[in-house]
Amino acid sequence: MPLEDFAQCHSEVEEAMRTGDYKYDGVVFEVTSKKIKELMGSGSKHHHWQIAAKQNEAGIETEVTKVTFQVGRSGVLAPTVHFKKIDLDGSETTKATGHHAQNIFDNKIGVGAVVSVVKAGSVIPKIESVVTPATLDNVYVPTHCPDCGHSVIQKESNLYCSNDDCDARAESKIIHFFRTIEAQLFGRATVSMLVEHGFDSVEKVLTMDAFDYRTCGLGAGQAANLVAEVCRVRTEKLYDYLLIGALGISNLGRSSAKKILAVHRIEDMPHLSTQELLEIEGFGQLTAQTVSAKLRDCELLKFLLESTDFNLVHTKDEIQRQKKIVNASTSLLCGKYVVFTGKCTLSRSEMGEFAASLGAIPQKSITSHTDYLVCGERTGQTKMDAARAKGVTVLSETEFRELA
DNA sequence: CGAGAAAGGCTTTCGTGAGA
DNA sequence: TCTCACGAAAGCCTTTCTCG
Repeated sequence: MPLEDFAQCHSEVEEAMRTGDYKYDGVVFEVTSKKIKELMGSGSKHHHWQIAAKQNEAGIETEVTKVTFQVGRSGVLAPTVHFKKIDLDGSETTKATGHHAQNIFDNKIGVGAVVSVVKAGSVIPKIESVVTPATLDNVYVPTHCPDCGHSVIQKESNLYCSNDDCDARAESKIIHFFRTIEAQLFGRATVSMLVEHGFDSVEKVLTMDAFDYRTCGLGAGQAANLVAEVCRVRTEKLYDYLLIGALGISNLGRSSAKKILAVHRIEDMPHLSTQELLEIEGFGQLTAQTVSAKLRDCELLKFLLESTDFNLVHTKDEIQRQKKIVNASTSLLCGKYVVFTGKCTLSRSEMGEFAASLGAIPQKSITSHTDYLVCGERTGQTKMDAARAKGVTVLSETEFRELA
C-alpha cells in the first residue's frame, strides 16, 4: 500500500471496528513484502515489520480493598493492588499490579482509594488512574519483608528484602530456573512445599529422589512425575544459553546469554572478564562489569558445570551448523516457525528434530511468530483455534513433508 | 555529549487443560 | 471435582545504542 493511503485505510478500519458485528481491540499493520520483512527483522519481543494500533475500553472505577507485597527472585517487593470485583471486558477482575512501592506511595494507593481500571490489550488489568487517593493512614508500605520478616532496603523506586536466604526469593529462583530450562511441573505450589521442607536451592532440588519428594508431602504419582521430569531435562538436548539464562543473574536473560555463548563456551563463563563482555554487541560498561562479577561468584553455575550431566547443545557450534544447513538447504521450511499437534508418524521431538534439520524452527505452542501448524491424527481443537485466530497456515503431515 | 529510541528483563492477570 | 501449571500479552524500568 502506498504510504499516502495509510491514514485513509486506518480510519476505514476504525469505522469498521466501531460499527462491525465483532469486538475488536485494535488492528495490526504489517509489511507484506517478504524481502522488506527480512530486512527489517525481529527483536526478542516484536517483529519490526509489524505495528499495532490498539484502543482500550473506557476505565471502570472501583474501590481498593488492600495492597499486598510479593517477594521476587531479585528480592524486590512487588505490590499487588486488590480491589472490589469488577466486570472488565467480559471477565471478573479483582487485582492489578502496583508496579513498585514508590508508585503506591506517590499515588496514595491504599484501602478506600478509588481507582480506574482498564484492560491493556484486552488482557492485562491495569490501573489507569487514581480517581480518589487514600488517606495517608491507609497507604501501606512495608518496613519488613512479608515473607521472612527481615528489614527492607529502598533502592530508587523499589523496596528489597535484605535477607539473601529469604524463602520467597528461593522459591522464585527455583521456579525461574526450571521454567527457563523448559522443565514442566515446577510451579509455585509445588516449589513452595519443597522449600518449606529444606530443599531451598536449585542444587538441592536437582539431586532430589522420589523419597525426598514424598517427605515434602507430595503423592507417589507426583513424586514419580517430578523425578521423571528432572531426568528428561537432563537427558534431552538443552541449549547452553537456556541454562545460563536460568541462573537468574540480573541483566543476563536468555537473549544476552545467547550473545555471549555465540562467541564463548559455557565452560569459560566463570572466567569471562569485563573486557571480553564489552567486546560483545549489546553489553555496555555497567552490564559487563556486574555480569562478569556475578558469573565469577555464581555457586550454581559452578555446581552445574562440575556436578551435573545436562545434554548441552553449544550455541557456538549450533550457529556454525545452522549456517551450513541454511547455505545447503533448498527446503521451503527453512527459517519457518513450525508447531506440531496431534499424533504424527514420528514422536513430537523427532518431528521437531526433522524440521530443524531442514532449517525450520520448531515451537511448542502457537505464537505470533508461527508460520505453520502441522496436524497429525486426533488434533487438539485449542491449537486449531489458535492457528485460525493468528492466521497460521495449517498443514497435514503429508503437506508438511511435501514442503520439506 | 545529550536526548530519544530500542531492547531486554521482569512482573502481572486470566482462561484453559491436564492430572491427581 | 479440584488444584496446579502454563501460555499469551502488555507495561514499567534500566541499560545500551544511535544520531545530530
